[in-house]
Amino acid sequence: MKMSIFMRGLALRAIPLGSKDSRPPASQTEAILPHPMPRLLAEVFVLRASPNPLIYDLPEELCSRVQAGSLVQVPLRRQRLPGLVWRLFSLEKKPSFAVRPIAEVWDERWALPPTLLRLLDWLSKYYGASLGSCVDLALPKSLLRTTKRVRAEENAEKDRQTQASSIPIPTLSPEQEAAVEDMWDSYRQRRFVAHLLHGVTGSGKTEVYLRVMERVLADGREVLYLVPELSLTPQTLRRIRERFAGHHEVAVWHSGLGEREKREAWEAIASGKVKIVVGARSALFLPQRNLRLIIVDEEHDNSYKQNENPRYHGRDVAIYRAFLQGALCILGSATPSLETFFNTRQRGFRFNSLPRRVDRRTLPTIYVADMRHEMNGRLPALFSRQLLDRLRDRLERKEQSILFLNRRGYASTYLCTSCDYIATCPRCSVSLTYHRVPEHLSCHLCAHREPLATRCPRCASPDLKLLGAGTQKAEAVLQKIFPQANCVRVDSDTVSQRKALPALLEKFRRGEAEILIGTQMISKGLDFPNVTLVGLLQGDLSLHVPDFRSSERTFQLISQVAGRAGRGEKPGEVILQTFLPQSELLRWAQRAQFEEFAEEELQLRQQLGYPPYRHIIRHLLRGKNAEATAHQALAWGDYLRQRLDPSLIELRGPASSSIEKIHNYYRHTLFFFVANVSQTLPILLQLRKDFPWPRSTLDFWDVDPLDMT
DNA sequence: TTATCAAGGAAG
DNA sequence: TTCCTTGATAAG
Repeated sequence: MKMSIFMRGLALRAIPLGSKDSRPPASQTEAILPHPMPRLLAEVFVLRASPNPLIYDLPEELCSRVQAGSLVQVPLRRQRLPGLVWRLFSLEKKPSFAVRPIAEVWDERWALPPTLLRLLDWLSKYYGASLGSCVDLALPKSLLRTTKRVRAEENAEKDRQTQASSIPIPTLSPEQEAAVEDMWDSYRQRRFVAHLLHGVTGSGKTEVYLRVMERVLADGREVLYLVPELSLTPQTLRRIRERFAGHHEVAVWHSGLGEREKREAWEAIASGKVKIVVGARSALFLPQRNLRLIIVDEEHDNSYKQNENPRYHGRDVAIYRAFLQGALCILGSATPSLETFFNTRQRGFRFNSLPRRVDRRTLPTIYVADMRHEMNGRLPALFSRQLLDRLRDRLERKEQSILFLNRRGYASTYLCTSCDYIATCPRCSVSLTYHRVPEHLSCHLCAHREPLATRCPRCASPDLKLLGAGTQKAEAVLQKIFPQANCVRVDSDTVSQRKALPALLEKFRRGEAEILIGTQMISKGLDFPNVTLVGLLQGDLSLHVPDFRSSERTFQLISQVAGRAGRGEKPGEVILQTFLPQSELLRWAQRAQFEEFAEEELQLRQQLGYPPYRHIIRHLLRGKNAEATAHQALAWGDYLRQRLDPSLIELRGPASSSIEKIHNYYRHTLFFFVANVSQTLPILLQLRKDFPWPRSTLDFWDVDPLDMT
């Protein structure tokens, strides 16, 4: 690290990031400077190998070809490995260790653009991740392979073949028109501006993006269009390819691409040949130099958060990248995150609203079904009368229905009625889920599976019962009631293989099934015109999760799932089944009153000092030994309390995590509530360094966590 | 990335 | 006690 050189007491002159070396020619140097000659050195990240930069000598003959961002080959031990030059600097004295020279320029065609380097620098600081792990994000593995390029022209060919849209370019509603113009005004200021595009489901947000894209492309600049997950890229891609066919090539970027596809896309983007990128969050680190528009579609979606180091949030990184590029950033959603909504109130983000669906289509009518009185014999029913009546009606009218239940498997709990024993995972502190076909109990957190016991393992009673219905049971019950109906079930059990999801959805689209039943997976982005009924079997399920965001998530889920109904000519209906029919939250969702909901929820967050009013930094400790881990967590907490300024950093915890054990690791969490992350995280990281830490306790930091378990 | 090292647990 | 596994650290 830089600091280690300072500590060794060596004089050092930094050359700013991205600037080309300006060492004078050798003859001049000798004339002016006293001996010893200053050496030009480079901080180099060896890809996927060094969390911190290593120092290499920059040989005279490479000077003109190497700058910050250059891709080089460096010797490491007995190997030669690819690396990225982070910065150049000169040093009067010899360092205390042997410095080896950069071997050669690995690929002279590209260097990472300066704004991308600055983005990585910020990422590392904000999320407390090593710079090396951030640098790796920008240089995908596939680049390292030296296979020859075979068919770089293939994508271009695909674009040429795509016919210009025949579906014609739609006329804009006045609201869409206003949004486009407002965004264009921002763009023309040629500096960073963020817009929240809040448009109800089916209101034509995509058309707004496309219009702004058109203009930005006509201005000769580049566009990045982000979607929350891989499965949503094909439809977006199709739409964009249709619109820009014959004019612009489009590159796709996500983790599902093959090695060669990645390399070709990366090179096409680095060279500036491709001006439109559609991708998942990893596309944020592509070397687009002329990037002036970033679109974050479904900006509220939690999939934007990366669940491994560096644990960044794609939406927030998009905003920062747009800031660095002086670009326009459009955040679009029917159910914006409270963070983004807050930013329209407090941080000058602009707010554009599309309150109506296009083509005079109406939002679906949402009916609340009170499940407290719906019984099936003596058991609570899974389907209300209302829902069954309407399902029957849709089957008769040959219209389609979507049923949503955010829980996979057949039953979530297997319990003994004699002694209250509940089947739990031996490795995790969660109950096992019962699955049929093949019959077994399985843990949804680890790979554990076990056969079903016929007698209680604790008291040997045969009175065992299944509770809590999942999608498998819903499907089974439905088949019993409507034997003539064709059902497609979509959850992670039925789509474990790569291509299973598109295949199942295609089957439904073709009308080969009348009912689609699924988990979270079907809440996103689906557009089936013949769907006129949506049923949320347990509309309040997510409300019971002990998390301060559970209201927000429930509102989002209900609105998004409901939005799948009535997207065609025929209006849609939604049956929202709940045990909490009087809840105000459901009423807002019922009336699509996002702003009313958001205002109320923000007030609550403010009172409690929760995000977006403060940031949360989460520190999770885990270890295989329960006592040792708990002890470490407590000692660490005590140590912190003696040293932290509570007005700057409010510490809550340590405490056992809400799921105490996962995969045989016992887990403890500390939460830090802070006003400013970049001011406080370094303090915490330094304290962590100073505190003795046994090898047996692992830990990680999560800034702005979404997952609190 | 590979080479090396130390800690902690298991086997004897 | 030794052996082995696991994870951390360093390399320039």
